[in-house]
Amino acid sequence: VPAERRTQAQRRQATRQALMEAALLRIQAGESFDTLSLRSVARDAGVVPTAFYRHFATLEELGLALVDDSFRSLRAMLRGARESGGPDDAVVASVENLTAHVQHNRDYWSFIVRSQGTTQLRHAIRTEIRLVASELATDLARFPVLREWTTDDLQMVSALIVNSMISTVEELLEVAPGDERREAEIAAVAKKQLRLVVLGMPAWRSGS
Amino acid sequence: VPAERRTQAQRRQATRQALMEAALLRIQAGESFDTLSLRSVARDAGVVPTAFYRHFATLEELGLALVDDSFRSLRAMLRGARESGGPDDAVVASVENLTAHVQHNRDYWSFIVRSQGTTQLRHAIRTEIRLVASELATDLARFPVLREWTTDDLQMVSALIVNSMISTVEELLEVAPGDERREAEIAAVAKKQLRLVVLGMPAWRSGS
DNA sequence: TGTACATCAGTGAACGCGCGTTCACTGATGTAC
DNA sequence: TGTACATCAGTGAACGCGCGTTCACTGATGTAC
Repeated sequence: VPAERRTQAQRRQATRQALMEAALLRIQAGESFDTLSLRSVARDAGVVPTAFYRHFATLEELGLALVDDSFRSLRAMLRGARESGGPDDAVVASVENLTAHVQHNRDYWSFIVRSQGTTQLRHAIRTEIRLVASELATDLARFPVLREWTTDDLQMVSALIVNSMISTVEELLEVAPGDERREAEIAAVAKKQLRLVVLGMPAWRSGS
Repeated sequence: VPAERRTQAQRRQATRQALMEAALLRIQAGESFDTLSLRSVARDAGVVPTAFYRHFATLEELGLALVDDSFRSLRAMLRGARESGGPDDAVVASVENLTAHVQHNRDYWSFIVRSQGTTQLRHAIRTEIRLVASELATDLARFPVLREWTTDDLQMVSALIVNSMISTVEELLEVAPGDERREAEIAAVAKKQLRLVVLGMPAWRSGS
């Protein structure tokens, strides 16, 4: 067996990899990073719990190594995606690159996006958010500029707005409760982002 | 003490509330929903662990009750926010409503946005995402349409694009791996969203 | 209003379990001569 | 090439702990007469 031929350093690296992959797999399967246990990761990697400590001091440390790996892969993809002509071609190219990358790197993306919560609860929350977006779409239909838009396009722009708002909230929550200066900055950026979206609307040919 | 005067139903409701508030508090303090323990929630609510079962069968069930409450509050806010004139006034009003609501309901928003992961890990991931946005901003500066934009505005639009992309990824990850039809739909919406943003750019007066 | 009984929110002891971490260890790989 | 010793990745037993869940219980509140 070639395994016996590998150097100590190579075997060490292989175990480290196995631990990281075991963690990714569990997360990809729907578990959250927070509920991973050192013992389960070691078990999946085919190694005794104490061996874990030869590679990482804590699970958190393994998590940070995964952040490094994930974004290294992501950056490589983005670098490649930036060889297009005008901004409009770039849009098509970048979305297609992104979806392809997600297809082939579900493990990394699962980790980035859901180092997070329970499947059931997340699902409930996403459903509510979609509902909010739908209600917004209904409301938007009343504006003159949007009167001739298709339902799909109204949904599309509502989703864009709601997702942008949620990102804004995420940023607001990182601000220390009293820091009104920073809160105002974030709100200012959020307004600009929405205004930019609104500016695009008259130029949009819905149904195209 | 008026506590002795309350009916059984009122006391029951109070305990239920205390359990839900204990969970919210822990999440607001940075804990993830997934790592909450029934015993810690009961302890914080000033009640014995077994009393929990008089109100919820599982922690998950308590979580779903929190989703209900959070979005009830959120919807009330949005209803109020929709009494403005044109879409542009609405932008300003809605952002200001949102920031005020987040300020006064940090508990609910913390729950909605971070039923999720470790503080440290989330921070590492957000930092990486910001970096990606910055790189995008640098790249965008090369396009003729954007040549006269301020750095802040380039950052603003980059953040909008990157956040939108991440929402797209979240949706892609909910699709069953083989379902190419659904993946194509999501990609199509993502492209439209980006194109809409791009359409707004020529009309944008940067620095305003 | 008074009594007898039913309901039921909250109690407290007990259980078995998987966890993170410690420790002394083993035996293969690597190094010096 | 051969030997003697050092290094070090992985082992396996043991620990104390907080957990979810069970069970029989208590005693205050509510209800029927």
